[in-house]
Amino acid sequence: MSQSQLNLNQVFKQYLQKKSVFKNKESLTDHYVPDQILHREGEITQIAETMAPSLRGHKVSNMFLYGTVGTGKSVSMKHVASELERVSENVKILYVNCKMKRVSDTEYRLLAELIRKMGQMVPPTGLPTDHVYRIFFEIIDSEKQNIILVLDEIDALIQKTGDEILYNLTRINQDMKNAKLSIVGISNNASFTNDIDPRVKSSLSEEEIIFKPYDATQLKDILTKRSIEAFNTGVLENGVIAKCAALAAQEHGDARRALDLLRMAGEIAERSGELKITTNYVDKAEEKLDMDRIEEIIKSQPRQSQAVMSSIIKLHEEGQRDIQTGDVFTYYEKICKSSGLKPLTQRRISDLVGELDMLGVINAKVISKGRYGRTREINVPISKPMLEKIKKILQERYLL
DNA sequence: GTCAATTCACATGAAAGAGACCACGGTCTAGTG
DNA sequence: CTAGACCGTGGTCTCTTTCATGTGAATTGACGA
Repeated sequence: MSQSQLNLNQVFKQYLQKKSVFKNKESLTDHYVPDQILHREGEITQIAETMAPSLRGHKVSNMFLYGTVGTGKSVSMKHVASELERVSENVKILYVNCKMKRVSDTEYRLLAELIRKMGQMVPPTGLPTDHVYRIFFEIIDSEKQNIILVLDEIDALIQKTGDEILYNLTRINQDMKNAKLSIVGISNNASFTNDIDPRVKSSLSEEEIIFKPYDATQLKDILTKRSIEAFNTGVLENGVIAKCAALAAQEHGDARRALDLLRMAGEIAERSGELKITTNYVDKAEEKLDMDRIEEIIKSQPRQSQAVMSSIIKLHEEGQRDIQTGDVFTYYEKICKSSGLKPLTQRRISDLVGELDMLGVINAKVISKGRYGRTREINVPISKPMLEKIKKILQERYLL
């Protein structure tokens, strides 16, 4: 005990003595809102112009922001929102991320979350939805105010719960006497509007703003600016930023990815006691980010899904190419038997395999083999060391 | 050799059930004055 | 008389099951050249 205590003390002491490459790591995380947002001037003015009428108490047009991940939609929106709230006191902005599991991914929970943001409480479950709806309505309409509701990742919400919520929310203005409500939807893909009611769609996208992916040069600018805040001077070797930018530009110009790479490169360098970040560390960072992501996914999967994963890995290890759903199911049943898990039906396994594919842990393509039926062809695009790590996790859970 | 019909092995959808949570209102119980 | 314990009802939410329908090309088998 005292031995390890001693060691820990040493570790902490060394850590404090060591010079850090970071000055302020915060500014490389994605919830950080920089005071100046580069290469989004056009979009920001457009948002601001759309929202400006609220200053005179007019209703703001509903708005839709499109763009792939990491193109600055949320930051831009938050930026304008906070400025607006600063200038005017009867404009209130409610920002909700609809993808947050168990917080706001259903109609009830979204409303509950909104009510919470308005400073009141509502039980997490138990009440009829329309009751919650009325509470929300009454809170909002109790004052003369202009509410702007920002629904981030709105596509996730619609996909899960249908478009009824949006319909209700867009209609709410008709019944309100004092307040006005406008909706800003933020979505990663433009195509999801296809499956919402055309009436809702037209009223919701009175104004549409499209965010294009950043190109490598723009990413470079962004990284440069943030790195000045984030790192101590002189720790970045030439070409590090360019490399992060280039890698992220390959992945549809995702600024978040670029920042993650840079931050992780810094962390790895620091942990190995370096005071200089080289491009070498960027490669390592990329690898580490991938590993972490997959590991996190596997760990957070429910047991059944883990069992399916085990089955796939086992078949993959036995050298089977083009694993089929049926194979997975057969082996899965064996795993269930040996681990005392209650086996699910094939129908369900089919869905679980699909989910694992969606998460990017495996590749499962639906193909038709003619006379020999239609199935998913499953591949495991995972590196050897990662595979070992996953196996270990699954073994700990008695699934291999 | 050609062409439509057949057939396989699941995929994909819809609906409904099970079970965990939870709020609310009513009833019962025990403690208090 | 009242605060708190204890139901029963009704609601949401997630994970599954059940039942039904869909699907795309290899294979088959009839047909004609």
